[in-house]
Parts: sequence; C-alpha cells; structure tokens
Amino acid sequence: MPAGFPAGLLCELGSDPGAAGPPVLVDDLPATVARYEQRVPGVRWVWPTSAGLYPALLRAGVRVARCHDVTLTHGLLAGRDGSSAASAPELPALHAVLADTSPPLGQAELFGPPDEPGWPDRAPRPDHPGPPDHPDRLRGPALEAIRTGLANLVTVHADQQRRISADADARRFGLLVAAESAGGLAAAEMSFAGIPWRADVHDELLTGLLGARPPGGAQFARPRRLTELAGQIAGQLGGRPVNPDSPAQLTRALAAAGIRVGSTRSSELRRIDHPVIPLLLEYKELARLHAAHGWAWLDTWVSGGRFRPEYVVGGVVSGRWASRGGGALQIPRVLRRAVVADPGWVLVVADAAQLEPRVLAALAGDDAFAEAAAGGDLYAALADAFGGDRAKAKVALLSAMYGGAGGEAGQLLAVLRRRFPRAAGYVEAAARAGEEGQVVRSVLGRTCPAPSAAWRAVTEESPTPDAPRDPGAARAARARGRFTRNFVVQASAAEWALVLLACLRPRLAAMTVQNGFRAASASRGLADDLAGRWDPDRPHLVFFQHDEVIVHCPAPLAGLVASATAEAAAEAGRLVFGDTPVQFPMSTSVVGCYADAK
DNA sequence: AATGTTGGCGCG
DNA sequence: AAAGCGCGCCAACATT
Repeated sequence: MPAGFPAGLLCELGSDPGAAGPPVLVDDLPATVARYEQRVPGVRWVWPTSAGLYPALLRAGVRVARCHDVTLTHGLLAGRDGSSAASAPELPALHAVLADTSPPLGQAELFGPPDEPGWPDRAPRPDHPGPPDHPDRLRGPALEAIRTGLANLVTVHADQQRRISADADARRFGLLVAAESAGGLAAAEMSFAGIPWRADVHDELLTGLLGARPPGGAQFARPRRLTELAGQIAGQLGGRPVNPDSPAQLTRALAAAGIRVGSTRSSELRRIDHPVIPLLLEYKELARLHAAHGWAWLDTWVSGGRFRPEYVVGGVVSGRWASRGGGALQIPRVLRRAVVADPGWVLVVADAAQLEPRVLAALAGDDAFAEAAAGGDLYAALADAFGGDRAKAKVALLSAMYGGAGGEAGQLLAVLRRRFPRAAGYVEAAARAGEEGQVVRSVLGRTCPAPSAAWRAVTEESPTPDAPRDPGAARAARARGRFTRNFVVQASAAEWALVLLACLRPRLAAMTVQNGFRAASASRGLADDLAGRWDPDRPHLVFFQHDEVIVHCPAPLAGLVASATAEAAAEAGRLVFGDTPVQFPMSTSVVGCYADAK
C-alpha cells in the first residue's frame, strides 16, 4: 500500500528545544519512517496523533518503537493545569512528523528495547539516512499549510517539553507522557492485528441459546426463544401482550398481577418469588445478548476472522481506555468461547491479580499492608485482621476504595482503619479533598477534573448560617468524595497497566520464530491468510482490558511471552512506584480459547 | 425524521 | 437513612 500513501513532511529535531532541521518533503513517508527505525535505534516520532497517522503506517507494514503523541500529551497537561482541553493547539495535517534522533537518556529511553543482553544494538549509527533530499513537488497553498503546521508542531512540542519539565515531579509526569504515548501505539497495533474471532462459533452459540437466526433482513424480528419467553411471560401476567423490553409496560403488567416494583432491574426482580420471575430473568439475559452481541454485531464488527475494536486511549477520566464501536471492553463472558487462536497459535491471557488493592498498598506506603501485598492472595493474607475471614477482608478493601459503607462494611472499614491506618487514611484524605471541591492526582500526576459549576453552586455554603442547608449539597459532596477516593486508586492502577503495556510492547517486538514457521504454516494452508497479515511470525498484542492483556502468538513462543508479561509487570511496578515491597503478580494462562483461561 | 434522555446491563 | 467507582451500547420513550 505504500504507493497510495500521501506525501509527508518531515524534519529532524535539533538538540535544543524548539530547534529543528529543514523540513523535507518525502513522497513515501512509511518507507522513510521504516528506514529511520532500522538505522537510528531510539528515534522518537513526534506527531499530532498516533490515532490519525499510525494506522496508515501499519497498513504499509511499518511499526515504530516510540513516539510523543502531541494530542494525548495536550490532554494530560490541560488536565494538570486546569486549562480547557478544547484549547488544543493548531496542528498540521496528519502527514507531518518530527524525528527526534537525540540519543535517548534515562526516562526518555521509554519505551524502546530495554538495555539487556540479547536486544538489538540501539546505539545510533553514523550511517543513518538523514532526511531524504527531495525537490519540493507540492507547491502553492497546500505545501505552505503543511509547512506552517510543521513549524507549529515544533513549537508546540518544545512548549510541551518545557511544561513537562516544570512539573513538581517531572520524572513521574514524564513517565506518564511516555506511557500514554506508547499506549497510543499499542492501541493502533491492537486494532490492526485484531482479536481472533470465530464467527462460526459465535453463530453456533447464538443459535443454541436463541434459536435460528431470524431470516434475512428481519433485523428486528425476535428469534424463536425470545418469542416463546415473551409469550410465557404474558401468559403468567394475565394474558395481555407485554413487551418485556419496555420497563414501563413491564412495570404496569407486573402491577396488574399484584407485583409492585420500583424498577425492573434483574437485581430487584431476583428478590421476588413468583413464577414469572425466572422467565423474565432468562428473557433479559438473552435479549441483552441478542441486542448487544447478536448477529447484527457479528456482521458489523467481525470480518476476516478478526474483531477490530477501536480503543480510545485515556478516554476515561481516570486514564483508563474507552472503546468506540463494538463495545470491546464489555464483551460478555459467554462469547469468550468465540475467541480462538489460529491453528498453530495460542492465546497468552495475563491479568494482574488484585491490582487495585495492591496499588493502594504501594500508594499509601502502608508497610503492614504492603507486606501482605507482597505476593500470593492478597485478601487471604489480610484475612487474619478480619477474624480469618477472607470475604470480609475483600469487602473492607472494596468499601475503602469505592466509598461504600452499607451493611457490615462500616464495621469492617473500622477494622481496616485500625490495622492499616495509612492505607485507609490515603483514600479518606482523597475523599475529603473531593468533598471540599479540590482536585486529586494519581501516582504519576494525572489530575481529576475540577468540580462543575453546577456542583459548586449546589454545595456552596448558604449565606446565612441558620438557613437550612440544601440536603442535595451533602449528597453531592459525598458523591464527589467517592469519585476522588476511587480516582486516586483507579487512575494509579490504570497507569501501572499502561506502563505494563509499554514495557511489554518492545519485548514482544523483539521475538520472532526464526526458522520454519512460515513454511510450516503455509503447509497448513494458511498461506493465503498470511499474505495480508502483519508480521506473521511475531506475537501480537490483541486485547487490553484495564488489567488484562491477551497476546496471540505462535505456540512455540508462548513460554517466552508469558515470561515477558511477568517481567513487564515487575518493571511497571518499579517504574511507577519505585522502591516498594508490593509485588504485582500476573495470573497467566496459555490457551487455545479465551473461555478456557484460568 | 432526527436527536436527546432514560432504564437497564455488559465489562473492569 | 442511604450510599458503592468508572465506562459503552441497546431499545424504548420523549422532544423537537
């Protein structure tokens, strides 16, 4: 596809902030980028967005090791400084990039191949290509616009570097910027690789649960099983037709049968003893599967044996990723059966065990807690403090992190506070700050949003001390307290996971099946598939869901991949939290099918 | 007809 | 007394 790639403008950054070499027009940007990647190990691409540019490079067969994503960085800086994210800098059209070829130093070394034996030499080579020298063939306003944009990019980048260095903890904030940028690369690579998805297995699952697919075009027809259930539900409720998808209709029909409900949520229905309830619960579960992940979803999102979701890096205020289209982060567990490795390949499924409480232990520097979090089952280790009851330890921790205190949670929270005062104090301080309208920051310096004007208006003290306080004020304050309480933990956990991803990428990129694999897979009839596939003998990161990664790789590499995830987890712990006794174990399975993991 | 809101539920 | 944190997506319903 390189032939169809638009021309791009490129220049090399100088060693001084804001300095840049002459802009050069290149008519094959992917080839040029690839040449830099090969000959100038450590090159870092500065560009407007990976989301805009990198997919086209990947389609052209080009991977990059590191970048500085100006748009993602802008979001982090705007959040930190309380400036509007809308005041985004004017950035050039997509195909303008800067090559930062200065030798990586310390922090900037993230995230390329680590300095370990066995990795490719990353010393810059004197024979690096430099900017290719082409006569400008684009002329007139188009070229001028790109040229101006490129100059803006140089300026904006220098400004961002200055603001990163000015952070009260520039090391950590710089790490956050590097990790967020690496995340942008990983996200594009995962979309490109796609999750291996067996449409035939998915279809069989649906058919087994719902009945045969309603015949063509009938998008809105209910499959057989849903029609049956709707009929039985109506029969139980007096015989008049009722659409169970309509909360209003259902509430009325239930009331007519003498069942009063505040809502039609499954959790509420489950508490009711009536023969219609099991039918309703089954209907709801199946209707949800049909609507959200049924045949229409399959048609829309799966092609060529892959599900290719689009990730939105940093799309959640806590820094977690969101996804756009296809609901990639809400795939129902039953459908994991359809995620099957290619022949000769396996899935390495690795998730961080009990990540959030471990993060809290490391954040708070609570030695007693940290020792319990050193390894193994964290809740079991804490159980002693709760009369030996692991479940109680878990409730206490979740309550501390989410701000719940219903039921016996309040009492358990008191135990937690007594035994692990620093851990409890950490989240409680965050909650107080939030209730007072302040902002809080994660371990690497992601800042939570300031309260809205509406919130400030509601919670403002009344002008006369005797006036009754708006009961909504206390409620709003506590809600924000729960948000900031959770933010410090969830956002810091998201950072650990992001750094894990950033540390895992280069390790995977360095792995290939040296001999025989291409021939072997061709002999299995995969040659046609391989023709359009990226890096056919290399592990592919294909899924990332908050604290879990899936790597799709040739079976012989599974052991190496599993070790790499463990190493990356340990490295992420060191980079994010420094010297802490807390460990971040990964629970890893090597499986042919996602449903068989752990 | 198009757009916005609500109730509900999937995931972590 | 009551209250969990964060998302995206669907059908139904409300509004323009």
